[in-house]
Amino acid sequence: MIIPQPALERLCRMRILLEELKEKQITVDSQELAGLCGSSPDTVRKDIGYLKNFRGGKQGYVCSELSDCIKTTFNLAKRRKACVVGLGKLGSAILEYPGFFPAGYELAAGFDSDINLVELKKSGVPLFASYEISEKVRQLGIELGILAVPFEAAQKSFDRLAEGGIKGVLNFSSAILKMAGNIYVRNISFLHEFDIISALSAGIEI
Amino acid sequence: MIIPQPALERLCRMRILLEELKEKQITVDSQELAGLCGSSPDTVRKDIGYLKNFRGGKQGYVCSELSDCIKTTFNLAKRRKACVVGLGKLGSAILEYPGFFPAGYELAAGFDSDINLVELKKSGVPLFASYEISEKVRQLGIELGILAVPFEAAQKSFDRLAEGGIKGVLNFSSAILKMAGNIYVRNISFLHEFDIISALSAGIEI
DNA sequence: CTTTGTGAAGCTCTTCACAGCT
DNA sequence: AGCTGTGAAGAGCTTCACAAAG
Repeated sequence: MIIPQPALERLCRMRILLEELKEKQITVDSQELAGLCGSSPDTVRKDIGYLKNFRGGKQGYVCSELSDCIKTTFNLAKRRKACVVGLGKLGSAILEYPGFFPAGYELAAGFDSDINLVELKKSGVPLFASYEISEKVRQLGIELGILAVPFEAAQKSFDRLAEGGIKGVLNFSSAILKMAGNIYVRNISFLHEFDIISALSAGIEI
Repeated sequence: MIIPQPALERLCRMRILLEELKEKQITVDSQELAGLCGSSPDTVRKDIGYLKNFRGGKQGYVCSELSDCIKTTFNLAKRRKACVVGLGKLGSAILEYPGFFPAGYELAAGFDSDINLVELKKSGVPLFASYEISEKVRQLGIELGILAVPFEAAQKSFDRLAEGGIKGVLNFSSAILKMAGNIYVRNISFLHEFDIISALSAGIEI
């Protein structure tokens, strides 16, 4: 399938919002969706147009149908296994986050280089030492990796995930990891986001 | 000042990387920067071109000078006060994150609607009940807000921050908040990022 | 003679505007 | 009538290619 990445991102957002919305109402039109998603009605319609086998009606779109269509189109219906690398403050918070399972993900492992931490820490998720990453990822069939390690450790951890055959990585370190092979990477840095907001609220930008 | 937002974002990233890089080397050329930032040498040069009063030399750019120039251009030199709203797992992790101060931010307050939590929780940061948000934001001169509350509470919390005169908001809830007045908003949702990676690693996209 | 700086070309995404359904 | 669907126009960003500078 082929679709512009911005459209894909907006549709994924839309799907999450639709999950909330469908509890409250049956249908939604492009204008209301635009309001919720922070885009324009035109963009909403074009985005939805990329979804094949889906048509709106006179009342707009049926929330549950649209949500399901996005889910199947983007292969979000199947439950995927994920792991967290780095069990500091952020990694631990992610590990305990209850929202993953309902959203279709399963945290199947946590890793840290500190062996004591791994042995002592209590968690509903099995914990391992970092040198076991590639082995466990392969063994458990983990598809997604969350990197919550310091800058220096990011590349090494990434390589281990890659060696285990990971499919996608969400990187919270300030290092910027690049796609390697077929591994998709999203880089998110808190400090980076802070800086952007600071700059924008200081009067920068077109 | 006027600059395309993608360029601004890349320059902010670049600045963070330069802080690491300047410990290791004096100068850096556009090609090396491109490698680190995940963009092209052309883009790096164009981006740097937006910074006025800055020129590269034969050896490329002086790391510390470039870093400083980005800092002053985007008003990142001044220390800014921030607050966290919502002290669950994620909010707590953010509250304890030691990286903010060195990066030029000061966490000046934490808020939660659970008054017991606010009174009992131990933290180096002063904690308050949520109904005090607008008062405290104004009183303490807080410029940036981090929303780590559930979907339902997001809009209400945002309104309170806005009432206190907040300048920018980093929103970790799955609700999408829109810019209101001069308040700049960045929406980050873990689940959203997960879905995007899932979709991309499932073979979607141009 | 290498590396930057920058107008121009090219490309991608968004907005427009109207035809087509219901 | 009202809302969607979509080619066409427009805007914005990136890449190109070469002039300029050290």
